[in-house]
Amino acid sequence: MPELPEVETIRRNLTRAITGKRISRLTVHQPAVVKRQITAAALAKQTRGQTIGAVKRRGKALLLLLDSGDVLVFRLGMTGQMLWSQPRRPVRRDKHTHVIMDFGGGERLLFRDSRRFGEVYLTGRDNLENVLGMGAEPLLKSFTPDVLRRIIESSMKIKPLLMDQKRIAGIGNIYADEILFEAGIHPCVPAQRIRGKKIHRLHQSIRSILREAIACQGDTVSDYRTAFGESGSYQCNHRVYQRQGEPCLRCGATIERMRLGGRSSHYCPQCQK
DNA sequence: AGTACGCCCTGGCCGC
DNA sequence: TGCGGCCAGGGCGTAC
Repeated sequence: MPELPEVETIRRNLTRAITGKRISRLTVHQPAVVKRQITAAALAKQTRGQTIGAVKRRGKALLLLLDSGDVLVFRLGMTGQMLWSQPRRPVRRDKHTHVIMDFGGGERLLFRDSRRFGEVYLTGRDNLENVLGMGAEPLLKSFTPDVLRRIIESSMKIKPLLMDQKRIAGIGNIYADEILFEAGIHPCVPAQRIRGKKIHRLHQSIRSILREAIACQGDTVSDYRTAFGESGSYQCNHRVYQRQGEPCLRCGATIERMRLGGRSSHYCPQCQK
């Protein structure tokens, strides 16, 4: 499930692959993935002939900046993939391939998403932040412990708060669990009760876990692949996620699993208070 | 304001 | 072997 580290990996791949290249044609095979009052036909028309100025990321959203000033936004949902295809290593289109961007010379970028929770749309650059509506970008310098302190002034439980994209952008279920383990905080703790040194530890954990996962090229629990079709390896570094019933690597207690806000949460009852 | 829940969707897995 | 049922959950809408 692509969270910030997975999307960042794809962003880095695509920066190499498509920056400066021209979209000769964009084809939509599954119109349902095109969202936000733009039709598939309009999307195809308004991207045709455009050059990719830069590939950016905001939270879990992948952003292709076009010379026209428009931004092509991809959200990968649970199972979305962006796959780079070239004549030497072609990627075949299948029934889950919803959008194909052709760059000429047999180079193409495929958007695949078996569960179709993902989406694509086009928006003006000036309006981008409004449309995305996302909170703090956790790896930027501007994300300081003091910024985090203000964000967590809430009666919400810390885990759903960490996953709230309007507050902090890019953290999903897996990394929320791993971050809270690293920080020694129970997922159900009211956020506002985290104070002082614990805020610094949480801040540090958010950044170190996300950076570690980027260094692993992301987490391939199931469908995620890099743009070059490779698996990530962060799943080998899980300390709590999907380790229920196994011993805590820090204290040996048994890792537990609970439902929280409709999502599964994994934690060490001993280390996380 | 926060929380719970259903919905969208499909593949994988389990039990029978 | 096959099939129903359940699970995974990002993000959104709705109800409380």
